[in-house]
Amino acid sequence: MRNRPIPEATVARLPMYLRSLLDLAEGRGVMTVSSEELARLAGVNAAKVRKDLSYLGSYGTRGVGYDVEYLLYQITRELGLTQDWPTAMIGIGNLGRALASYKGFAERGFRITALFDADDNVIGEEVGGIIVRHIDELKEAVAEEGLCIGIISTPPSGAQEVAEKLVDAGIKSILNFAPSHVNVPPDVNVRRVDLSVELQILSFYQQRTKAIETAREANRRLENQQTDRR
Amino acid sequence: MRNRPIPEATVARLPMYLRSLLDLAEGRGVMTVSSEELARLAGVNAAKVRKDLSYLGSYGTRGVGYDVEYLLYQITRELGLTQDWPTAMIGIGNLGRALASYKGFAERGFRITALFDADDNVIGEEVGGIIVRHIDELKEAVAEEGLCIGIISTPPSGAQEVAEKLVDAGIKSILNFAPSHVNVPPDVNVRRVDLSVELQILSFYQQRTKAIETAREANRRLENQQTDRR
DNA sequence: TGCGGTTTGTGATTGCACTCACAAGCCCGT
DNA sequence: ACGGGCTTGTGAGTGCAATCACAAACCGCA
Repeated sequence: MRNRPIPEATVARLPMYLRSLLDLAEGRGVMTVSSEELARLAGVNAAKVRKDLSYLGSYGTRGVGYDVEYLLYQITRELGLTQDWPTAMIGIGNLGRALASYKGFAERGFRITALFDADDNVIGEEVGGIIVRHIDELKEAVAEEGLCIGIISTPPSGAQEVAEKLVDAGIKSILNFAPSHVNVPPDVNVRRVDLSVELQILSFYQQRTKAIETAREANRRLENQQTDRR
Repeated sequence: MRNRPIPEATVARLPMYLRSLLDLAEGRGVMTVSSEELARLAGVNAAKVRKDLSYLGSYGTRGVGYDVEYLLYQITRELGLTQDWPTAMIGIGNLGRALASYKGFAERGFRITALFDADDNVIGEEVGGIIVRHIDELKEAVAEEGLCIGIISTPPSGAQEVAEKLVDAGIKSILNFAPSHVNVPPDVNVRRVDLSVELQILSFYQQRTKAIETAREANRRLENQQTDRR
């Protein structure tokens, strides 16, 4: 099991286990955790937890559980979070500003160390302690400062162009907050976070349950009518 | 096909098609679109597009493609976006403020119509044209104003409590931006957006490709040594 | 040392989603 | 009216992920 490639689905869950483990570690005294409890905390089922963790290696002890600290370290290492990945953000509008000063990133070890924009009115401004530079300085900055990850927080119309500039600068990992699809070479990894897509999905299910309720109600009324007639 | 339940994976892609179609519709003159082109725009493959759309019904014309306007309407309707879903946001901190004034929501038909917080310093403040109220007024507001969706943008420690209050107030759809898992009854739909989880996943793959490169380089050096010896 | 209770690690099974490949069906030009 | 060229819609096949279920292994205690 240990040497097989880790399934994508598992990788996507590792951060959740990591968070749950951090919570446990903070509450002092918790030395070990069972797959059952970790599952409850992370909101998945226990078998999945065990299988996921088994891809990393046999880090548990039968009859006891997993050592919190040790597991914490292993997941951190596996996710590549033992080193830090200097991150650039491009597009310092409303959303970009909020993200740049979002504490959640820093807490989880991601330092946004460079900000870029194309708008001269924004360039030179200081956001979260960092000066915004012109996008044309991107390539040079990547080379000099070892930037590894790019965050796109421009409006959708500019996303593709920015993505190309990031690729050109040598960046292989991109997080795209703009609600549009960007095309990149196959060796570049893009992940998209679309804030309103999630709302739209909620809307779908909300509508469906409402439709079901309405149908039930109609049914009930119909049945009542029939009962009345008899 | 038409009457089968729509697979979750398909529902999750409908918003992407919707966006691509909107782009096409804006560029005037585009009347029809093939699955091939829609696939390119949305960044998926054509067979998937056709299968996805076939779940909604036979809205295409063989030899021609899909009528943009008609398809647009059908997807909008299917996603429940023909009506609007008044949305409440709880937790008006850094992130909450940015989200509350994020134009992307409004552009896609989601109006955030009520803001709540627990901090007296924030209550009464106006954010994006809306007065922040105390969380205790939530239940009443939901009943009176027909709020359907709740967005949690508190720190992780407060998320569970807020979720319970939303459930208690009768809300069935929750979007959770706090990086923590919340427990709710099975008839409530929670979706989580964790901004840093995506970065962690990128980190994993970035590390892996870096490891592979390093290994290749080591190999190359080894091979060179062997060649030298001969 | 041996036993009972507990929890992991993992083969086996099931189910879901993606992909392929092609028949069915449409349009247009002749 | 009809044939050629496209494009959809969908059964069939494939692969991945989730779940089940149980043997293996560990701890503590007598």
